[in-house]
Amino acid sequence: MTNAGKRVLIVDDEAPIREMIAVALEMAGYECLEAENVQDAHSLVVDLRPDMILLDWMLPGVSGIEFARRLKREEATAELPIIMLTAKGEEENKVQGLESGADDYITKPFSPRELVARLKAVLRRATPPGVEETIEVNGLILDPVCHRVMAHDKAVDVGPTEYRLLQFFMTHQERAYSRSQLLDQVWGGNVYVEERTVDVHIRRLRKALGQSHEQLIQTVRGTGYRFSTKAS
Amino acid sequence: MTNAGKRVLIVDDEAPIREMIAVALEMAGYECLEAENVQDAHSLVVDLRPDMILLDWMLPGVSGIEFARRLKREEATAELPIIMLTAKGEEENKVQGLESGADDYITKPFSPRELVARLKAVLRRATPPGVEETIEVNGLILDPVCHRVMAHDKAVDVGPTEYRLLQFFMTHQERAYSRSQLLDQVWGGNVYVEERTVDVHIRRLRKALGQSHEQLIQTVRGTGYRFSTKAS
DNA sequence: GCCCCTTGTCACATACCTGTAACATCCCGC
DNA sequence: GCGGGATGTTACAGGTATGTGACAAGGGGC
Repeated sequence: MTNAGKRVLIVDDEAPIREMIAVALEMAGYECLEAENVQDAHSLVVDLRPDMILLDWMLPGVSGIEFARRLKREEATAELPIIMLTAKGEEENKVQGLESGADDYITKPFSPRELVARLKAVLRRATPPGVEETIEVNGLILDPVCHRVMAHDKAVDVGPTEYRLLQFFMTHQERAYSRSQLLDQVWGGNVYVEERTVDVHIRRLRKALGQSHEQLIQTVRGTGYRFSTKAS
Repeated sequence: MTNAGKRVLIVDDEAPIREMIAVALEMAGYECLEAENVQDAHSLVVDLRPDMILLDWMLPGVSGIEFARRLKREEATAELPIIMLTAKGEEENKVQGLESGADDYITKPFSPRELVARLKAVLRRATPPGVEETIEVNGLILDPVCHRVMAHDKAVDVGPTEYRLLQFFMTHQERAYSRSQLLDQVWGGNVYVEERTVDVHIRRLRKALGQSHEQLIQTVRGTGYRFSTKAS
């Protein structure tokens, strides 16, 4: 896979733990960066542009969760995958952690194998080919850099979920996806919502796209949905 | 979906809990088996081949985790998905649980909805996607990935049943099938419908294919139908 | 604390699919 | 050509899948 050679930033205030993780990841072919606080971490993110972050929940000064929120808020780093590290007994915060924008979370102590497995999974999900490319279909433009959608040069106002949904569709055109697959791909595997929720977001997306483009999102009855330029 | 009708084995020593889970799963369309200890569970696994197991961590005698390890060691059951049930406060065992081969774990108490959602997710991951090659015959293309039929580059609009019927025919060309064989293969063995219903769907499929391709589906008088490129 | 936006879910409306029956047509042996 | 069984064709009633609008909860900005 293309996973090898990816840069992973490890943020934890305890040096031995960082070290242990770094060793495990390097054995798995990753390149590691380390930071013991949020300030250093931020510099490294800006300067060295890691491909993902392992972020300890408990950090001196600014907490991990706050840092995660900050990263998700900023354009340039919003797409950076984050795995939260939480100590035993903090699991009640799981939901909060995931909602702060983390793509996964893992509880200490964890096995190196589990860590690597999750990291792979998150990287796989987070790396659609050409994330930075703007995609254009029939006058509908999705610009990941500006995080914005245009239909015939007019800005389209879509919510965050609809944006991700559209991005997924535009990077995976023509293929039919079930509601469950969409939940996996767009919502992330760790979230449990009703399948019908997909319908609602499809509806919101179609509405936002307007008459000119809503037919790009086709219903595949009995199966799910498809993004296609060809008429159904 | 194809999730319905899957058999789930519930292993827990407390009858009320088993019952509660069973009710929740049955409402979601699953078939439930129950066992209160590892011995019974093992027999059921061997005899009735469930599609997945909900396994309590704490069991009298052989513990759940040992049972999981055993199942994963044996050839015949290694692929069987397992979800571990753990009581709150046992969370430190999560890693151990996952390493023993469980595909997910869930902490009691849990909501029925979460249970069903996780179960679905695990089953989904465990179900290998079928062959997804597109088949082309005389300009008629069936593309399972896009879930779509094209005749000379024009999309053909077919309902779900006609789609399955066509897919069956295209993967089993040149051979004649009786109505009851088609009902078995396309509708699934356990349905009770009139044989003449096949005729109606054949008719719908032919109509959808249009003049250019309807002759691919040939009537074998006194027997049934056949998909063939050769004129009859 | 208050307000706005987003989100997931529900309830209801609608569109579509399905199986069946009824009738039409075809095919074959006689 | 006739009769009868087999198949083609159409219509329709009921069920299921999807579309749609509304709502309440929750988070973040102020």
